[in-house]
Amino acid sequence: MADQHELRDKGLRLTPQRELVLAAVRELGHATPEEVAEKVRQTHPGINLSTVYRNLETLENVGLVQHTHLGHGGATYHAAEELTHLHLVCGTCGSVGDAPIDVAANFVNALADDYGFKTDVTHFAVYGTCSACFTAESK
Amino acid sequence: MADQHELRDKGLRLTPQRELVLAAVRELGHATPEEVAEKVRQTHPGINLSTVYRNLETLENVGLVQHTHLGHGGATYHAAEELTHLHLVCGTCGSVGDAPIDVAANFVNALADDYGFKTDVTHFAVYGTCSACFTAESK
DNA sequence: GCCTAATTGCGAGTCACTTGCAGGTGTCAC
DNA sequence: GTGACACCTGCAAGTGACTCGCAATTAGGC
Ligand SMILES: [Mn+2]
Ligand SMILES: [Mn+2]
Ligand SMILES: [Zn+2]
Ligand SMILES: [Zn+2]
Repeated sequence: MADQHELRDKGLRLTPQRELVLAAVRELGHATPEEVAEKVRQTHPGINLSTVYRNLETLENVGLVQHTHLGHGGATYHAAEELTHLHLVCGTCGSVGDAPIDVAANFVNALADDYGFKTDVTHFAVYGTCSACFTAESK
Repeated sequence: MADQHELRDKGLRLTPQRELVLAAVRELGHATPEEVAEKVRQTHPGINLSTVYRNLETLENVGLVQHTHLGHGGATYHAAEELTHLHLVCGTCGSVGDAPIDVAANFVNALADDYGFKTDVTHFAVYGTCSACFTAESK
């Protein structure tokens, strides 16, 4: 019969650190490795930052988490389940808004049809100017 | 009468380093700060990397250059004039393809209409899987 | 239980910038 | 022209965000 635990099912060893990293990503929604470490330290104070980085990578390799780029650097991690929205990042005020992936459906199809390119619209944020900043600047 | 030089027109001092950085960005099309520095050193060997970074920032502030993110980190710079295409980055093989901005027109309009968000499709690359890698992986 | 390979913690290292500062240089006012 | 001064540059040191090597620890199969 199957392994009874999602990590073991993926062929990974079940360590407290690994479970806690995965749990933290799920609770936080979006988080930098630093934020994940901070969260994990609430219950496991000794965890090392490099362990967090390594586990995020491992969990990403088996498809349990993914990373996204919301800003000009770094990455944020989220559970693989919630690939539900794309991010609208405002370059002026830095705000991050959400939009359903459907708004990109035409775009994604066009790239598939014209270039055979299979687009993941969630990996990079969508960059631009939010409505608030746009109305402000055109005053 | 007007200043006769684009840098002075923007209110910037005209230094050899600054001119060379701008010229390098224009010649290179897309380039990392490191690549810009390398190019500039061909005619001005002594230029310091921090001078390149500072000038790229200055030139971006006055709108003569812009930066884009093609990969998971770092930025590449290009002349502001050539906002002509978007980049299709393959997460599997790392290749960077081009596509005209028009393919995103519907997407951009949808975001504008539904969210008042003014999208710059060129700031972040479009991430996904290129046709070569996609056919390979589904073999 | 025991063995082995995977994993962790720790310290050091790297990479890509960023900053402080002292000396140099465009610009503008005379 | 010449001088004053703010702006720039080069250099060296400093950061932030990872990344790596290694010895000690531990999970999981037997
Ligand atoms: Mn950017
Ligand atoms: Mn990425
Ligand atoms: Zn905004
Ligand atoms: Zn590819």
